[in-house]
Amino acid sequence: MGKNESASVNRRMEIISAAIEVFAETGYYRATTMQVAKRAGISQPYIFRFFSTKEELLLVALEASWQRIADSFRQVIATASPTRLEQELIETYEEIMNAYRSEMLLQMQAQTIQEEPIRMAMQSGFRDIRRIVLEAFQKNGVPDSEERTKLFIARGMLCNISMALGLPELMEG
Amino acid sequence: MGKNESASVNRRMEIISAAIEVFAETGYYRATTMQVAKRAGISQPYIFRFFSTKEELLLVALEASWQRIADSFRQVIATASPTRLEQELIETYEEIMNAYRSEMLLQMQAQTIQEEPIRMAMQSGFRDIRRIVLEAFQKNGVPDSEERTKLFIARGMLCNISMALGLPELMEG
DNA sequence: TGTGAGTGATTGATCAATAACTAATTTATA
DNA sequence: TATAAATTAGTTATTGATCAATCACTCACA
Repeated sequence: MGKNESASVNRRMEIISAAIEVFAETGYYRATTMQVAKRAGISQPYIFRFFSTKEELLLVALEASWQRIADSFRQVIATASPTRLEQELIETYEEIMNAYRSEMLLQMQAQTIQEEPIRMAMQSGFRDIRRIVLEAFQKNGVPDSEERTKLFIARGMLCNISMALGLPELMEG
Repeated sequence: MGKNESASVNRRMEIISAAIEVFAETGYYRATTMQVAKRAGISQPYIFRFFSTKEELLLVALEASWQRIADSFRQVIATASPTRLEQELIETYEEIMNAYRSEMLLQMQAQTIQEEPIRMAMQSGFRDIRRIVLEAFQKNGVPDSEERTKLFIARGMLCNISMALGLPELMEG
C-alpha cells in the first residue's frame, strides 16, 4: 500500500468497469470471465487476483452502481431549491441512465438473482435510495412524502424498463 | 391430432410450467434443461421433441405469462364498474403475483435479455397490456388516461421488484 | 534476491443438443 | 379375428463446447 496502491486500485476499477459492461450486454450468468478480461485488456486468470469469485465481482459492481446514484442524489438534494427538488432528481436519474446505461441494466438483472449476498446488496441499495429521497422530500415540506417517494421510484423503474426494451411509449408524458 | 392431441398438449404445458418455475428460481441462463425435465418428470432430451431450443421454450413460457395477464385484465374490464375499474385491476394484478409468482419473476428476467426474439416478445407483451388498460380508462372516462396508465404500470413494476427482493416497504401505502 | 504484476496451460465440471434405440398402442389388412 | 405395420411416447448414451478457477511459471526492477 502507500503511494503505490494506485496502480492496483486502478486495475481493480478497470476490471469492475469491464464487468459492468460485459454483464449488462450478455447477462451475468452467460457472460464469461474471459470476456471481462478481454474488455479490461488483461488475462482471464488475473481477474481472480482481485476478486475471489465471479459472484464477488458482481457484488462489487452492483455496490458501485448504487453508490453512483446515492452520491448524485445527495448532491442534488444539497443544492436544489425545494420547488425544483423532485424535477431535478428526475433529470439526474435520466442523466445517469444515459451515461451509465450498463449499470442500470446490471441492477435490473440483479433484481431477480436469488443468491443471498446479491439480494442483500440490492435490498440495501433500494433502501438507501428510498431513505435519501424520502428524507429530502420531508425536509422540503413535500406533502404526502411517502406516496411521492414511492411514485418517484416506481417511475424510475418504468424508465429502466422502457430503456432496456427500447419502448419509449411506456414513458410518454 | 383429434381427440388424442390432449396427451401431447398436456405434456407440452407441463414442460412450460416446469420451465417457468425452474427459470424463475435459478435464472434462465443458469437453469439447465435437465432441471426442467426433472421438474416435469421426463427425461432431458424429451424436451427437445416439443421445443427445438432452450430459447424457444423461454419464448413460449413468456408468451403464456403475458397471456394470463391480458386475459385476466380483459375479464375485469368487461365486468367492473367504472369507479372501481382501476382498483380492481390492481387487485387482480396482486392476485396474479401471488398465484403465479414465478411467471412475474420470469418476465422480470426477460426485461434485460437482449436476444431479439425475447425482446420482441417483451415489447409486444408490454404494448398489449398498456393498450388494454389505456382503452379501458378512456372508455370509462378516466381523466388523464395516459398518465394514469403510465402510473398504473409503474406501480405494477415496483410491486414486482418489492416481491422479488422481499422488500415490502417499497410498496407501503 | 525478493517482490509486484502479469501470463499460459490445464482441469474438472457442466450443458444443450443429437442419435440411436425400445416399448406400447393404434390402425390396417388378410 | 389374428396379426403385421405404423405411429406415439419415451429412454439411454454420447458428444463437442464451454467455463471458473488453480497452478506454475516469467519478467521487470529496486
